[in-house]
Amino acid sequence: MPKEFTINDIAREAGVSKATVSRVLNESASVKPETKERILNIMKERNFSPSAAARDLSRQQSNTIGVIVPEVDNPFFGEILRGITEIADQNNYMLVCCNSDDSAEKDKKALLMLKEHRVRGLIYTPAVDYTTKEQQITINKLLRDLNAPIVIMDRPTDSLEQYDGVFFDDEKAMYEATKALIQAGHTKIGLLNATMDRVLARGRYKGYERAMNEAGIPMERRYIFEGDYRMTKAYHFSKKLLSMEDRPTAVLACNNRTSLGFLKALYERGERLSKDIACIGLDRIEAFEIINNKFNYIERDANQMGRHAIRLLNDRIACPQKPLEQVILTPVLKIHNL
Amino acid sequence: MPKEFTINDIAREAGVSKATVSRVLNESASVKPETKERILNIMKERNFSPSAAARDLSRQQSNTIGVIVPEVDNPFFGEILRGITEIADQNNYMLVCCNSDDSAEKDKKALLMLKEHRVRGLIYTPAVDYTTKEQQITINKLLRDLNAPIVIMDRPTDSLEQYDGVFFDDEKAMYEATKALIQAGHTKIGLLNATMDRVLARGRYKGYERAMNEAGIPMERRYIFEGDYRMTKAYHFSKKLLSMEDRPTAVLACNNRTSLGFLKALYERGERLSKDIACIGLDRIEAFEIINNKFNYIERDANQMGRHAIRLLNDRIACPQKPLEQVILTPVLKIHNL
DNA sequence: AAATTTCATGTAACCGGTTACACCATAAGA
DNA sequence: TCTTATGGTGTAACCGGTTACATGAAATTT
Repeated sequence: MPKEFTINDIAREAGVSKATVSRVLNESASVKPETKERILNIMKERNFSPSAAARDLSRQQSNTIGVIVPEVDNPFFGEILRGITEIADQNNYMLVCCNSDDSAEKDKKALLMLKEHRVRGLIYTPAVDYTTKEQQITINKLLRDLNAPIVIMDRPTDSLEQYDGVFFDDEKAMYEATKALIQAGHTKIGLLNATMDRVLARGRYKGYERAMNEAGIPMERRYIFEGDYRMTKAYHFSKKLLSMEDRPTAVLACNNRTSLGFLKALYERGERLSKDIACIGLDRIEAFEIINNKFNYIERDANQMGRHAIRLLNDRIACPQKPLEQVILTPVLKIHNL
Repeated sequence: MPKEFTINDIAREAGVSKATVSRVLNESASVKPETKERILNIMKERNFSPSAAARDLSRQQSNTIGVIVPEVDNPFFGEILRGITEIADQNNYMLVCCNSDDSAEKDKKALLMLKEHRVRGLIYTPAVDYTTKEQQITINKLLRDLNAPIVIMDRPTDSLEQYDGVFFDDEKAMYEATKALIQAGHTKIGLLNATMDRVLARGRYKGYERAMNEAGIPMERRYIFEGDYRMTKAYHFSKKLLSMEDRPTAVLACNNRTSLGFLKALYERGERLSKDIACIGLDRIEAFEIINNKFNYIERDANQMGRHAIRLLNDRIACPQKPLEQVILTPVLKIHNL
């Protein structure tokens, strides 16, 4: 790395001490206007860029914020990131993005790295929450050791009561979606969900269950799929589901990927959405929404979730003693056709 | 920030000098095995986390890599980021993500911030390249002043000859897409493009133009749209285009957002893709691809672009003197139905 | 006019690592 | 056995900022 100018260089050239230069840099104390002017000019001339490492070291604090998400390439998280960056920019935070690929191991690695950098705060979406108890303990310890404010995002964990958080009320969303289907006359309703060791899957299931129970409709185990939230498994199960003799007349897909899996299976059979079978998906699918193809979905404003996350972090940094805050966002049903 | 353990603490407890601790930390020199063991144990016990700021400061170097993209929430860039993180992880780089929102001003801000952090390298997708000459000069200066390897990604700039880069050969892609349409019998072909002050728009236009000229088909100015690469404008133009009396029988959309704009207009009219009008889009649209809805597109492997970008950066860091490298990726036509 | 406050600035310690250099003990070579 | 390499370690300077404290001059108060 070629040598950069330091405040020493600037100080020498301006004929002042480095302390004065530092003062100008931080506007931390009054400096005679003409001296300040002179120093600023030299800085500009020399293209001075203060070393963040030195600043962080002496201040014992950084302006870096860590973000750990499980899938950067999922549009849901893309929008979240967008929301986060918008606010981070305004507050001059630097964002360090880590993609955990839903691996607890990568979460761990990221947390260690972020700690070395003494991040000012962390926005954390835990990797698949079906980690073993041991992993959970390790991660909890790492979170504690981070010694910085943390906002848990999207996926509740058992260490939840210690941190601020932003979540969607998926249970309510699925409850209402199910109710909407029932009101439209459906009783045989499929559910494309993930395994029940995941908090989110449990919540979604509960919403579905509650609506079914309230309506007095018995639940068919074979209509309920517990796989994961990726496309492939949902696709294969949907194929089976669609070829059942006594198949459901409606399907609930528990995230955007499972919606796609279902749709793929449906279109492969040459069937048409809503006409041949009803469906409500969780999360919008941009393409469908835009071409107005009557895709019913539960809308979750991911951008807003991101903005809330960093807002919470900001507040916590500003006021470490403030009471814990959990923001629960309410998804909105977008129904065209059942 | 609560006090963390430092190498001094570790050294004291182990009864050695901090230099020895540092040696253990970096495996930079031989340390007596039992001493090393002892130090490592204490580190583990005390949960020691070396300060990145201190390390960076004394080494005059960081392991941070900056990434500037214009739209984190565009799936195209989401996939790129995914590719980048995959390789960055392996090399223990820390990624700092900046979203420029296609604003040269934010590019500038990000570059200044990254410079303060003395990033080890930068992967840079310039904001809208129709920046004024002045802005261009400012940005070029900032890039030079960064004093670190840079890889230009996706959008060529005029300072290109100085940096490594990864790009798609969009001209060829559009040329072949146009040719495919012509071979299928189309002569009236619409083009949804951005204004010609953008390098990418020029390249795409050129591909189209070349194919049309070679086939001896005169180009109709009113079939060609020069707007931007967002959905809204493409949608409005598409509406006009579709309602023309003598309208095109095929349309080329120059990126994923313009494809969506076109599709929206099309579906709003109750028309159907391919049946009523042919279309080839640049970039896949996940939802369409998956449900096999016969959406024709030019596939660009964004994940691979990301991987190439960081690979190039890595190589350049390892060997600053190596000749410049420009990777040109070839898009692939995915045609179902013309 | 003397005492006190305020402004502008310098001095020096400190943040937590890295590393050139020096040193001693031991092992290898002559 | 004496010299010479080598292994293991300590000392201290350095990286580039921040900041508590001190100081002298100017402005304000009494």
